[in-house]
Amino acid sequence: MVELTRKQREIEKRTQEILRVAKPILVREGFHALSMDRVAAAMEYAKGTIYNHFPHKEEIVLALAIESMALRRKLFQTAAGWDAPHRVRLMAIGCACEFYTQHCSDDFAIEQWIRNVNVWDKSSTARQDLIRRCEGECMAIVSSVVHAGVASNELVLNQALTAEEFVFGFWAITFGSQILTASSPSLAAVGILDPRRAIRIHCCTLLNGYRWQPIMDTDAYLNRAEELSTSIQSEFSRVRAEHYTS
Amino acid sequence: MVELTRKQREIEKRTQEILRVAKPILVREGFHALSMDRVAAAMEYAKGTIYNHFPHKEEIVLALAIESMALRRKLFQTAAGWDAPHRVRLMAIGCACEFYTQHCSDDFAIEQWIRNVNVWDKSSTARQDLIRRCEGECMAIVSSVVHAGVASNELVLNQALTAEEFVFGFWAITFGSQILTASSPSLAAVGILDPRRAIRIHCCTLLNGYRWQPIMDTDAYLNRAEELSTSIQSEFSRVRAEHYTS
DNA sequence: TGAAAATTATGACGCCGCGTCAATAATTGA
DNA sequence: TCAATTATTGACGCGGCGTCATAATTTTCA
Repeated sequence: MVELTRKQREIEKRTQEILRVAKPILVREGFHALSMDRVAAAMEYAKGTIYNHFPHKEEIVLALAIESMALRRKLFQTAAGWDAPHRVRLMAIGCACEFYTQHCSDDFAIEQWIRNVNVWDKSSTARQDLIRRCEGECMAIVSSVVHAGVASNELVLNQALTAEEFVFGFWAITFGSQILTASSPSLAAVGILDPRRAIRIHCCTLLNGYRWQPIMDTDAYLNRAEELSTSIQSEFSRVRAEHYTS
Repeated sequence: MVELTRKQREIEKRTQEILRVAKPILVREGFHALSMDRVAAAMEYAKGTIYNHFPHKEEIVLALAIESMALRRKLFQTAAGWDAPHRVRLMAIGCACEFYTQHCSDDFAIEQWIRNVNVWDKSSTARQDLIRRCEGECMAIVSSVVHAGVASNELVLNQALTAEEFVFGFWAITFGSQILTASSPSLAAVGILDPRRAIRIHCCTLLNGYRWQPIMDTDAYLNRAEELSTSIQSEFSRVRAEHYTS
């Protein structure tokens, strides 16, 4: 029984090794470069052994995405736990998104791969469910902040929008801007020099538009965001470091 | 010389045929299913002939994306030409995005393929430039509406944002929500039942937040959007039909 | 018009990655 | 100790990529 457990642990450990080997290949050279033969060669195992762990490379990508999304969730939790007015806690989650995209850029890139239909459809429902769960948990963290804002009367949501639909707007604008920034050919050429600043301003306007207290003018918001971003950064870095060493 | 022209036209025509054959394969079965052998077989030409037209399949995808973006641009132009207050013209462009995503879903899907790093990086700079140009033109159409709004004093942009950065916010939220709607596992499960409606409300709030006249409350905006969407639809359909028959 | 030159079409070829599976090795249990 | 179970291996068949020598067609020009 002890021996069995040891063996099982070895196998589990190797699964992790596979992911460690695969991640830089996927991120730096793309999906096409990630081949089972190459992973096997890099680990000095036979290809068949790799197939004992993952039925195809798409499943490796999903497994990596699950890890990446777990890191995102931890950052969201850290941000949501910040001691500040609820509106500022939402801003902190925005900072978490910025941190994730900038300082966990490999994970950000991996998250995008699972939006590829081929990768998604080929994968097991078990891992798909894990992804969905993680996405739901991230959403729940943000929603809880909105609910807290409503509960404390800092935000009034009329019946037009649920808290989740409210969150969806910020999700869309943040996600959309980050994808465009990462993949749109030459934003600068069409006159968008500082997309992050522009999106911060839009989020401020949107929050003010919903009258989420305290109302802030653009300059106050940008200053607060910058200050917040700086002060919360070390927390994020710690969470990130812990995530990578576990 | 006449003969030469005839031959050249035949070749050009065949390039189009290749795109016609490739499009449904790419859209319905994905990038992996699009193989040069298959295109050649479907057209009853030898593979080498296909390679005379496109150096690899990535270039076919980019060529398809150029066509798709041209359709988007035409829809934007149609919307921007709508006879209405500038704020409503911007809404009309939003309707164009919705129409494109819903009723030109193949083209919408193709546009996303070029965000794939492998596809983009492998393609010729000539086609990349065409894409960039088309994206710039779309941006210019939307910007022109914003500039018109500013010129007519319906919108006041303080120095915090340029017109392009203003547009970027709507681009991000619209694009982001459409990508999430198309690719995010089970939005409904996390409580977002009608993403389009939610995003319309957010856009309304954002426009109101910037005080773009005429200010509309949520219900008025939703009604106006619905009405606009219906009345402009036949124009969009006409543009779409023309695009496909040319 | 007819033959040489230029252009275009063909598909077999070498290479690579996928996923399989029969054979082999290692581990377990009694 | 040895049979049963489990894990590992890598050769194999398949299919797609992109090439290129060869064949077919078209153009040029005398």
